[in-house]
Amino acid sequence: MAQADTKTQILDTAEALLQDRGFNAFSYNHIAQPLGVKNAAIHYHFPTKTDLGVALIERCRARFQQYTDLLEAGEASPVLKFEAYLTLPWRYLRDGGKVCPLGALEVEFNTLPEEMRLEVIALDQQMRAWLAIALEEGREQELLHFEGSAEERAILIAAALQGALQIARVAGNSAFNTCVRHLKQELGLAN
Amino acid sequence: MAQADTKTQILDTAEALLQDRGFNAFSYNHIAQPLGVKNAAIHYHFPTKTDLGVALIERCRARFQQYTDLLEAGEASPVLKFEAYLTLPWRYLRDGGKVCPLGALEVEFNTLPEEMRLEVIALDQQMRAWLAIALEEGREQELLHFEGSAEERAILIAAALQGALQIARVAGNSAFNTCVRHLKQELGLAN
DNA sequence: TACTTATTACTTACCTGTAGGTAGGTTTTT
DNA sequence: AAAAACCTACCTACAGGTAAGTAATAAGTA
Repeated sequence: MAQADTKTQILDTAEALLQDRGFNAFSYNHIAQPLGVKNAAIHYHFPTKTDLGVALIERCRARFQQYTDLLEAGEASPVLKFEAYLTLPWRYLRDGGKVCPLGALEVEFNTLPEEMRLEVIALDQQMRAWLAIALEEGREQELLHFEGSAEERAILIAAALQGALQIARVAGNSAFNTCVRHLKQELGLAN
Repeated sequence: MAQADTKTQILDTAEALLQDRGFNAFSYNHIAQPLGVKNAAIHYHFPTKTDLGVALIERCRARFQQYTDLLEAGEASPVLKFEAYLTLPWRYLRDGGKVCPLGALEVEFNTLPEEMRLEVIALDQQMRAWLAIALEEGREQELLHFEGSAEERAILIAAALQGALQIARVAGNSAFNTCVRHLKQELGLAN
Protein backbone atom coordinates (compact mmCIF):
# COMPACT_ATOMS: atom_id res chain seq x y z
CA MET A 1 0.00 0.00 0.00
CA ALA A 2 2.44 2.59 -1.22
CA GLN A 3 -0.50 4.85 -1.94
CA ALA A 4 -1.87 5.31 1.52
CA ASP A 5 1.69 5.57 2.65
CA THR A 6 2.57 8.42 0.32
CA LYS A 7 -0.71 10.13 0.98
CA THR A 8 -0.04 9.96 4.69
CA GLN A 9 3.48 11.19 4.23
CA ILE A 10 2.20 14.12 2.21
CA LEU A 11 -0.21 15.03 4.97
CA ASP A 12 2.50 14.60 7.60
CA THR A 13 4.87 16.85 5.71
CA ALA A 14 2.22 19.43 4.96
CA GLU A 15 1.16 19.51 8.57
CA ALA A 16 4.72 20.00 9.76
CA LEU A 17 5.17 22.81 7.25
CA LEU A 18 1.93 24.44 8.31
CA GLN A 19 3.02 24.44 11.91
CA ASP A 20 6.50 25.59 11.04
CA ARG A 21 5.85 28.29 8.45
CA GLY A 22 2.13 28.80 7.95
CA PHE A 23 -0.15 27.68 5.15
CA ASN A 24 0.79 30.33 2.59
CA ALA A 25 4.50 29.85 3.09
CA PHE A 26 4.85 26.34 1.76
CA SER A 27 4.41 25.00 -1.75
CA TYR A 28 3.87 21.64 -3.34
CA ASN A 29 7.58 21.46 -3.99
CA HIS A 30 8.31 21.91 -0.31
CA ILE A 31 6.33 18.76 0.27
CA ALA A 32 7.56 16.85 -2.75
CA GLN A 33 11.29 17.28 -2.23
CA PRO A 34 11.74 15.62 1.16
CA LEU A 35 9.52 12.77 -0.05
CA GLY A 36 11.72 12.29 -3.10
CA VAL A 37 8.80 12.76 -5.42
CA LYS A 38 7.75 15.32 -8.06
CA ASN A 39 5.20 17.99 -7.33
CA ALA A 40 2.76 16.45 -9.81
CA ALA A 41 2.58 13.47 -7.50
CA ILE A 42 1.15 15.67 -4.80
CA HIS A 43 -1.46 16.91 -7.26
CA TYR A 44 -2.36 13.32 -7.97
CA HIS A 45 -3.36 12.78 -4.35
CA PHE A 46 -4.62 16.31 -3.71
CA PRO A 47 -5.64 18.05 -6.94
CA THR A 48 -5.58 21.52 -5.41
CA LYS A 49 -3.98 23.06 -2.37
CA THR A 50 -7.45 23.64 -1.00
CA ASP A 51 -8.04 19.89 -1.14
CA LEU A 52 -4.82 19.38 0.76
CA GLY A 53 -5.75 21.97 3.35
CA VAL A 54 -9.18 20.52 3.90
CA ALA A 55 -7.82 16.99 4.20
CA LEU A 56 -5.19 18.18 6.62
CA ILE A 57 -7.67 19.82 8.95
CA GLU A 58 -10.07 16.91 8.66
CA ARG A 59 -7.31 14.61 9.75
CA CYS A 60 -6.62 16.84 12.75
CA ARG A 61 -10.26 16.58 13.65
CA ALA A 62 -10.38 12.82 13.26
CA ARG A 63 -7.23 12.43 15.30
CA PHE A 64 -8.53 14.64 18.07
CA GLN A 65 -11.75 12.67 18.05
CA GLN A 66 -9.83 9.43 18.38
CA TYR A 67 -7.74 10.87 21.16
CA THR A 68 -10.76 12.00 23.15
CA ASP A 69 -12.68 8.83 22.43
CA LEU A 70 -9.85 6.90 23.95
CA LEU A 71 -9.87 9.09 27.05
CA GLU A 72 -13.61 8.73 27.40
CA ALA A 73 -13.43 4.98 26.89
CA GLY A 74 -10.76 4.72 29.55
CA GLU A 75 -12.98 6.77 31.85
CA ALA A 76 -10.17 9.22 32.38
CA SER A 77 -10.63 11.65 35.23
CA PRO A 78 -11.30 15.29 34.34
CA VAL A 79 -7.84 16.15 35.58
CA LEU A 80 -6.25 13.61 33.29
CA LYS A 81 -8.36 14.90 30.42
CA PHE A 82 -7.17 18.41 31.05
CA GLU A 83 -3.61 17.26 31.19
CA ALA A 84 -4.08 15.30 28.02
CA TYR A 85 -5.26 18.51 26.41
CA LEU A 86 -2.12 20.27 27.55
CA THR A 87 -0.05 17.49 26.07
CA LEU A 88 -0.97 18.50 22.54
CA PRO A 89 0.70 21.92 22.48
CA TRP A 90 3.46 20.62 24.66
CA ARG A 91 4.33 18.10 21.95
CA TYR A 92 4.20 20.77 19.26
CA LEU A 93 6.76 22.77 21.16
CA ARG A 94 8.97 19.79 21.75
CA ASP A 95 8.88 18.81 18.08
CA GLY A 96 10.88 21.81 16.95
CA GLY A 97 9.00 24.84 18.12
CA LYS A 98 5.91 24.16 16.14
CA VAL A 99 2.84 26.25 16.56
CA CYS A 100 -0.77 25.18 16.98
CA PRO A 101 -2.22 24.43 13.51
CA LEU A 102 -5.41 26.19 14.51
CA GLY A 103 -3.55 29.35 15.44
CA ALA A 104 -1.61 29.36 12.20
CA LEU A 105 -4.79 28.94 10.20
CA GLU A 106 -6.59 31.63 12.15
CA VAL A 107 -3.87 34.15 11.45
CA GLU A 108 -4.17 33.41 7.74
CA PHE A 109 -7.92 32.90 7.96
CA ASN A 110 -8.78 35.75 5.60
CA THR A 111 -6.63 34.24 2.86
CA LEU A 112 -8.18 30.77 3.07
CA PRO A 113 -10.78 29.38 0.67
CA GLU A 114 -14.25 28.94 2.09
CA GLU A 115 -13.99 25.15 2.35
CA MET A 116 -10.94 25.45 4.58
CA ARG A 117 -12.52 28.14 6.72
CA LEU A 118 -15.42 25.89 7.54
CA GLU A 119 -13.04 23.16 8.62
CA VAL A 120 -11.07 25.55 10.76
CA ILE A 121 -14.21 26.68 12.50
CA ALA A 122 -15.27 23.08 13.04
CA LEU A 123 -11.89 22.11 14.51
CA ASP A 124 -11.95 25.03 16.88
CA GLN A 125 -15.45 24.20 18.05
CA GLN A 126 -14.65 20.56 18.50
CA MET A 127 -11.59 21.14 20.62
CA ARG A 128 -12.98 23.85 22.83
CA ALA A 129 -16.29 22.07 23.32
CA TRP A 130 -14.59 18.92 24.54
CA LEU A 131 -12.32 20.87 26.86
CA ALA A 132 -15.29 22.74 28.29
CA ILE A 133 -17.08 19.51 29.13
CA ALA A 134 -13.99 18.12 30.81
CA LEU A 135 -13.64 21.31 32.85
CA GLU A 136 -17.25 21.23 33.92
CA GLU A 137 -16.95 17.60 34.95
CA GLY A 138 -13.88 18.51 36.95
CA ARG A 139 -15.69 21.26 38.74
CA GLU A 140 -18.67 19.03 39.54
CA GLN A 141 -16.31 16.50 41.07
CA GLU A 142 -14.54 19.32 42.90
CA LEU A 143 -11.26 18.47 41.27
CA LEU A 144 -11.03 21.71 39.36
CA HIS A 145 -11.98 25.14 40.59
CA PHE A 146 -12.87 28.18 38.55
CA GLU A 147 -15.42 30.95 38.22
CA GLY A 148 -17.73 31.52 35.30
CA SER A 149 -18.88 29.06 32.69
CA ALA A 150 -16.72 26.18 31.57
CA GLU A 151 -17.00 27.39 27.97
CA GLU A 152 -15.47 30.72 28.96
CA ARG A 153 -12.70 29.05 30.87
CA ALA A 154 -12.03 26.84 27.87
CA ILE A 155 -11.63 29.89 25.65
CA LEU A 156 -9.17 31.42 28.06
CA ILE A 157 -7.13 28.25 28.25
CA ALA A 158 -7.14 27.66 24.50
CA ALA A 159 -6.18 31.26 23.81
CA ALA A 160 -3.37 31.25 26.34
CA LEU A 161 -1.90 27.99 25.06
CA GLN A 162 -2.12 29.08 21.46
CA GLY A 163 -0.53 32.43 22.21
CA ALA A 164 2.10 30.86 24.43
CA LEU A 165 3.29 28.53 21.68
CA GLN A 166 3.77 31.51 19.41
CA ILE A 167 5.50 33.64 22.01
CA ALA A 168 7.77 30.74 22.84
CA ARG A 169 9.35 31.22 19.43
CA VAL A 170 10.73 34.59 20.38
CA ALA A 171 10.88 34.29 24.14
CA GLY A 172 12.00 30.69 24.56
CA ASN A 173 10.21 27.56 25.63
CA SER A 174 10.04 28.66 29.23
CA ALA A 175 7.34 31.13 28.21
CA PHE A 176 5.10 28.24 27.32
CA ASN A 177 5.84 26.32 30.49
CA THR A 178 5.13 29.39 32.55
CA CYS A 179 1.72 29.70 30.96
CA VAL A 180 0.89 26.08 31.57
CA ARG A 181 1.92 26.31 35.20
CA HIS A 182 -0.26 29.35 35.78
CA LEU A 183 -3.24 27.86 34.01
CA LYS A 184 -2.99 24.81 36.22
CA GLN A 185 -2.62 26.83 39.36
CA GLU A 186 -5.67 28.85 38.49
CA LEU A 187 -7.68 25.65 38.27
CA GLY A 188 -6.44 24.70 41.71
CA LEU A 189 -4.17 21.97 40.42
CA ALA A 190 -0.94 21.23 42.20
CA ASN A 191 1.99 21.56 39.94
CA MET B 1 5.73 66.75 1.71
CA ALA B 2 4.12 64.19 -0.52
CA GLN B 3 7.04 61.88 0.28
CA ALA B 4 6.49 61.33 3.96
CA ASP B 5 2.82 61.06 3.20
CA THR B 6 3.16 58.22 0.70
CA LYS B 7 5.71 56.48 2.87
CA THR B 8 3.33 56.61 5.80
CA GLN B 9 0.45 55.41 3.67
CA ILE B 10 2.56 52.49 2.51
CA LEU B 11 3.33 51.52 6.08
CA ASP B 12 -0.30 51.95 7.08
CA THR B 13 -1.48 49.72 4.27
CA ALA B 14 1.20 47.14 4.86
CA GLU B 15 0.39 47.01 8.55
CA ALA B 16 -3.30 46.53 7.86
CA LEU B 17 -2.48 43.75 5.40
CA LEU B 18 -0.14 42.09 7.88
CA GLN B 19 -2.83 42.04 10.52
CA ASP B 20 -5.46 40.92 8.07
CA ARG B 21 -3.62 38.27 6.06
CA GLY B 22 -0.14 37.76 7.43
CA PHE B 23 3.21 38.89 6.07
CA ASN B 24 3.62 36.27 3.34
CA ALA B 25 0.13 36.76 2.00
CA PHE B 26 0.45 40.28 0.70
CA SER B 27 2.51 41.64 -2.17
CA TYR B 28 3.77 45.03 -3.25
CA ASN B 29 0.80 45.22 -5.60
CA HIS B 30 -1.60 44.74 -2.73
CA ILE B 31 -0.14 47.88 -1.23
CA ALA B 32 0.24 49.83 -4.46
CA GLN B 33 -3.28 49.41 -5.80
CA PRO B 34 -5.30 51.04 -3.02
CA LEU B 35 -2.78 53.90 -2.97
CA GLY B 36 -3.24 54.43 -6.73
CA VAL B 37 0.44 53.95 -7.35
CA LYS B 38 2.65 51.43 -9.18
CA ASN B 39 4.51 48.72 -7.34
CA ALA B 40 7.86 50.24 -8.30
CA ALA B 41 6.92 53.24 -6.17
CA ILE B 42 6.88 50.99 -3.13
CA HIS B 43 10.33 49.74 -4.06
CA TYR B 44 11.47 53.34 -4.19
CA HIS B 45 10.59 53.84 -0.55
CA PHE B 46 11.38 50.32 0.59
CA PRO B 47 13.83 48.59 -1.76
CA THR B 48 13.04 45.11 -0.48
CA LYS B 49 10.17 43.56 1.39
CA THR B 50 12.57 42.96 4.24
CA ASP B 51 13.13 46.70 4.46
CA LEU B 52 9.39 47.20 4.55
CA GLY B 53 8.96 44.59 7.24
CA VAL B 54 11.70 46.01 9.40
CA ALA B 55 10.36 49.55 9.05
CA LEU B 56 6.89 48.34 9.89
CA ILE B 57 7.96 46.67 13.11
CA GLU B 58 10.20 49.56 14.04
CA ARG B 59 7.24 51.86 13.71
CA CYS B 60 5.20 49.59 15.97
CA ARG B 61 7.95 49.82 18.52
CA ALA B 62 8.24 53.59 18.29
CA ARG B 63 4.50 53.97 18.57
CA PHE B 64 4.32 51.70 21.59
CA GLN B 65 7.15 53.66 23.16
CA GLN B 66 5.30 56.91 22.57
CA TYR B 67 2.15 55.42 23.99
CA THR B 68 3.82 54.26 27.17
CA ASP B 69 5.87 57.44 27.50
CA LEU B 70 2.63 59.35 27.51
CA LEU B 71 1.18 57.12 30.20
CA GLU B 72 4.30 57.45 32.31
CA ALA B 73 4.37 61.21 31.83
CA GLY B 74 0.75 61.45 32.90
CA GLU B 75 1.61 59.34 35.93
CA ALA B 76 -1.11 56.91 35.03
CA SER B 77 -2.07 54.43 37.73
CA PRO B 78 -1.04 50.80 37.20
CA VAL B 79 -4.67 49.93 36.64
CA LEU B 80 -4.98 52.52 33.91
CA LYS B 81 -1.75 51.25 32.37
CA PHE B 82 -3.09 47.74 32.31
CA GLU B 83 -6.29 48.90 30.75
CA ALA B 84 -4.36 50.93 28.22
CA TYR B 85 -2.53 47.72 27.32
CA LEU B 86 -5.85 45.96 26.79
CA THR B 87 -6.96 48.77 24.54
CA LEU B 88 -4.45 47.81 21.86
CA PRO B 89 -5.88 44.38 20.95
CA TRP B 90 -9.35 45.70 21.56
CA ARG B 91 -8.83 48.24 18.81
CA TYR B 92 -7.41 45.61 16.48
CA LEU B 93 -10.55 43.59 16.90
CA ARG B 94 -12.81 46.58 16.37
CA ASP B 95 -10.95 47.60 13.22
CA GLY B 96 -12.17 44.64 11.22
CA GLY B 97 -11.07 41.58 13.12
CA LYS B 98 -7.39 42.28 12.86
CA VAL B 99 -4.91 40.17 14.68
CA CYS B 100 -1.94 41.21 16.80
CA PRO B 101 1.00 42.01 14.46
CA LEU B 102 3.32 40.22 16.83
CA GLY B 103 1.25 37.06 16.72
CA ALA B 104 1.10 37.09 12.95
CA LEU B 105 4.86 37.54 12.73
CA GLU B 106 5.51 34.82 15.26
CA VAL B 107 3.46 32.31 13.30
CA GLU B 108 5.51 33.10 10.20
CA PHE B 109 8.69 33.59 12.21
CA ASN B 110 10.57 30.76 10.53
CA THR B 111 10.01 32.31 7.11
CA LEU B 112 11.27 35.77 8.08
CA PRO B 113 14.69 37.17 7.24
CA GLU B 114 17.06 37.59 10.15
CA GLU B 115 16.67 41.36 10.30
CA MET B 116 12.95 41.06 10.79
CA ARG B 117 13.31 38.34 13.38
CA LEU B 118 15.45 40.55 15.53
CA GLU B 119 12.85 43.29 15.36
CA VAL B 120 10.08 40.88 16.25
CA ILE B 121 12.01 39.72 19.28
CA ALA B 122 12.67 43.31 20.31
CA LEU B 123 9.01 44.27 19.99
CA ASP B 124 7.93 41.31 22.06
CA GLN B 125 10.44 42.12 24.78
CA GLN B 126 9.51 45.76 24.83
CA MET B 127 5.81 45.17 25.23
CA ARG B 128 5.97 42.42 27.79
CA ALA B 129 8.64 44.17 29.82
CA TRP B 130 6.54 47.29 30.14
CA LEU B 131 3.46 45.33 31.05
CA ALA B 132 5.38 43.42 33.69
CA ILE B 133 6.54 46.63 35.34
CA ALA B 134 3.02 48.01 35.36
CA LEU B 135 1.74 44.80 36.92
CA GLU B 136 4.42 44.85 39.61
CA GLU B 137 3.61 48.47 40.41
CA GLY B 138 -0.02 47.53 40.70
CA ARG B 139 0.74 44.74 43.09
CA GLU B 140 2.95 46.95 45.25
CA GLN B 141 0.15 49.46 45.50
CA GLU B 142 -2.28 46.63 46.23
CA LEU B 143 -4.40 47.52 43.25
CA LEU B 144 -3.67 44.30 41.41
CA HIS B 145 -3.41 40.85 42.91
CA PHE B 146 -1.64 37.84 41.48
CA GLU B 147 0.77 35.06 42.36
CA GLY B 148 4.17 34.53 40.89
CA SER B 149 6.44 37.02 39.20
CA ALA B 150 5.08 39.93 37.21
CA GLU B 151 7.04 38.76 34.17
CA GLU B 152 5.26 35.45 34.27
CA ARG B 153 1.89 37.09 34.66
CA ALA B 154 2.73 39.35 31.72
CA ILE B 155 3.46 36.33 29.54
CA LEU B 156 0.14 34.77 30.45
CA ILE B 157 -1.76 37.96 29.69
CA ALA B 158 0.06 38.60 26.42
CA ALA B 159 -0.45 35.01 25.30
CA ALA B 160 -4.13 35.01 26.18
CA LEU B 161 -4.82 38.29 24.40
CA GLN B 162 -2.89 37.23 21.32
CA GLY B 163 -4.64 33.90 21.17
CA ALA B 164 -8.02 35.43 21.89
CA LEU B 165 -7.75 37.81 18.93
CA GLN B 166 -7.08 34.87 16.68
CA ILE B 167 -9.81 32.70 18.08
CA ALA B 168 -12.24 35.61 17.77
CA ARG B 169 -11.98 35.19 14.01
CA VAL B 170 -13.63 31.80 14.14
CA ALA B 171 -15.58 32.02 17.38
CA GLY B 172 -16.78 35.62 17.25
CA ASN B 173 -15.74 38.75 19.10
CA SER B 174 -17.29 37.59 22.33
CA ALA B 175 -14.43 35.13 22.68
CA PHE B 176 -12.05 38.03 23.02
CA ASN B 177 -14.23 39.91 25.48
CA THR B 178 -14.57 36.80 27.58
CA CYS B 179 -10.81 36.49 27.82
CA VAL B 180 -10.40 40.10 28.80
CA ARG B 181 -13.04 39.82 31.50
CA HIS B 182 -11.39 36.76 33.01
CA LEU B 183 -7.92 38.28 32.89
CA LYS B 184 -9.22 41.30 34.76
CA GLN B 185 -11.04 39.22 37.33
CA GLU B 186 -7.94 37.21 37.98
CA LEU B 187 -6.09 40.39 38.79
CA GLY B 188 -8.82 41.29 41.23
CA LEU B 189 -10.19 44.05 39.06
CA ALA B 190 -13.90 44.76 39.09
CA ASN B 191 -15.39 44.48 35.68
C1' DT C 1 16.44 87.29 -12.64
C1' DA C 2 17.24 83.48 -15.70
C1' DC C 3 19.03 79.40 -16.44
C1' DT C 4 21.21 75.24 -15.23
C1' DT C 5 21.79 71.33 -12.12
C1' DA C 6 20.26 68.14 -8.66
C1' DT C 7 17.10 65.76 -6.04
C1' DT C 8 12.74 63.67 -5.11
C1' DA C 9 9.11 60.89 -6.28
C1' DC C 10 7.62 58.55 -9.10
C1' DT C 11 6.39 55.59 -14.09
C1' DT C 12 7.10 52.28 -17.91
C1' DA C 13 8.90 48.29 -19.13
C1' DC C 14 11.09 44.71 -18.23
C1' DC C 15 13.44 40.18 -15.87
C1' DT C 16 13.79 35.93 -13.03
C1' DG C 17 11.93 32.71 -10.07
C1' DT C 18 8.42 30.13 -8.27
C1' DA C 19 3.64 29.05 -7.27
C1' DG C 20 -0.28 26.30 -8.40
C1' DG C 21 -1.96 23.55 -11.90
C1' DT C 22 -2.64 20.46 -16.27
C1' DA C 23 -2.06 16.98 -20.13
C1' DG C 24 -0.36 12.99 -21.51
C1' DG C 25 2.82 9.33 -21.17
C1' DT C 26 5.09 5.51 -18.36
C1' DT C 27 5.74 2.21 -14.84
C1' DT C 28 4.03 -0.73 -11.27
C1' DT C 29 0.66 -3.40 -8.97
C1' DT C 30 -3.62 -6.06 -8.93
C1' DA D 1 -5.77 -5.53 -19.19
C1' DA D 2 -6.98 -2.17 -16.23
C1' DA D 3 -6.41 0.73 -12.46
C1' DA D 4 -3.12 3.17 -9.36
C1' DA D 5 0.79 5.84 -8.71
C1' DC D 6 3.57 8.12 -10.48
C1' DC D 7 6.85 11.29 -14.10
C1' DT D 8 8.00 14.63 -17.91
C1' DA D 9 7.02 18.64 -19.77
C1' DC D 10 4.65 22.15 -19.95
C1' DC D 11 1.47 26.63 -18.92
C1' DT D 12 -0.18 30.92 -16.68
C1' DA D 13 -0.04 34.13 -13.08
C1' DC D 14 2.12 36.68 -10.06
C1' DA D 15 5.83 37.56 -6.73
C1' DG D 16 9.85 40.42 -5.73
C1' DG D 17 13.01 43.19 -7.96
C1' DT D 18 15.69 46.27 -11.43
C1' DA D 19 16.93 49.76 -15.03
C1' DA D 20 16.09 53.62 -17.34
C1' DG D 21 13.36 57.43 -18.06
C1' DT D 22 10.25 61.59 -16.71
C1' DA D 23 7.83 65.35 -14.25
C1' DA D 24 8.15 68.54 -10.65
C1' DT D 25 10.34 71.02 -7.23
C1' DA D 26 14.52 73.04 -4.90
C1' DA D 27 19.24 74.95 -4.97
C1' DG D 28 23.05 77.01 -6.95
C1' DT D 29 25.18 80.05 -10.04
C1' DA D 30 26.08 83.82 -13.87
